[in-house]
Amino acid sequence: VAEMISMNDRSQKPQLIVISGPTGSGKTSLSIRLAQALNCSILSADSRQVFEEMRIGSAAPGETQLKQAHHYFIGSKSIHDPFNAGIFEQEALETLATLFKENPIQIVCGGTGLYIDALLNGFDELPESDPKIRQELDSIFTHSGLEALQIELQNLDPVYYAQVDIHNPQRLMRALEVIRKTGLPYSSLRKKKTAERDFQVVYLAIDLARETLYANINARTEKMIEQGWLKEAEELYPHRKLNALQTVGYKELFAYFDGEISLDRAIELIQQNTRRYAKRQLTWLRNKQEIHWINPQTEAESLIKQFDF
RNA sequence: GGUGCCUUAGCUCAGAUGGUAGAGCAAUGGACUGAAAAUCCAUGUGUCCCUGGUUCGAUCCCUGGAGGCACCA
Repeated sequence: VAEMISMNDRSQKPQLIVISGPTGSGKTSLSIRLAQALNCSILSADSRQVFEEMRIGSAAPGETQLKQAHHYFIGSKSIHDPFNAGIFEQEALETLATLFKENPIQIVCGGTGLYIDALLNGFDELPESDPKIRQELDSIFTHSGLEALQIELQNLDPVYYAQVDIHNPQRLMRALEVIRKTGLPYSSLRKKKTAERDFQVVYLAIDLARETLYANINARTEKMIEQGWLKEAEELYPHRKLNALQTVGYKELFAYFDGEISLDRAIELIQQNTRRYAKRQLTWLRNKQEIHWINPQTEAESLIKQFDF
């Protein structure tokens, strides 16, 4: 892997090193050590660590770690700000362009696969989500059910209807949202074209034994509670409806605050749901052929030594 | 020590007049283009505790044993 990075070095294009992997695999510390060795910044691709109010519960890098390397997109938004993969794509591209002027090698680190995809390959030219239309569709869903969405989509875009998972309300609603906004079938706008980027990519993901990963997750959950997660969650309780708080951990703690479950049970559920989340991340990453899986004990170390000067 | 009940999937348990078995949860696999820590889909072979017997055939009946629980001493 280190060879790939130095080989790419001869070309004119700047390089982006992507460090991904499931939650609890050690992305943060690896990216910091690599950033120190390369004297570059770290751009986070994490849909929850961006929010300043959710630092403990999203296991964002701590103050010490933030001092060790310059981070972007960590705690840089409020849970009340609009934020999604499209906004991330735009802002991340702008940030990177600036950073590359200082150093032609930079790091992206994060576990939100969709955000990384958006940054590396770009999205098609589709309209952003529209709160008003989404609200309309949401109310159709709650009042008339999934079937109503299916019928509408089948009428307006039979091509996409044949492709989508018609049991997934979010997919149906997004398609209908685009159709309502543009007046065109969603399928006609989905080109799935890969955008041209003026940087090269080395896509790495951390490969850990499942057993080790799960043990990390369980231990980290306990640690987060010790760090004051309950207090953080309590303050966010009034905003529990916000999208940012549809997040593993907070949901369970809110149920505990409501008296639905005990704290011990909440912690158990957080650990379980975090493990499931990690599993989903692995499914996402496994199908990316361009990924180089690295062993944190051996390859990662040699990678860092290579650039440590 | 005696009597009774129990022993089936990782866990809790169901079940078949004897024709080798099934639910919930857990777990695993998968999908993914502006909600993505979200959302959705799929997947159940396990010495039916061990041993010997009856039987064409036993996890189910009978013998003996082991472990658990309860009660009596």
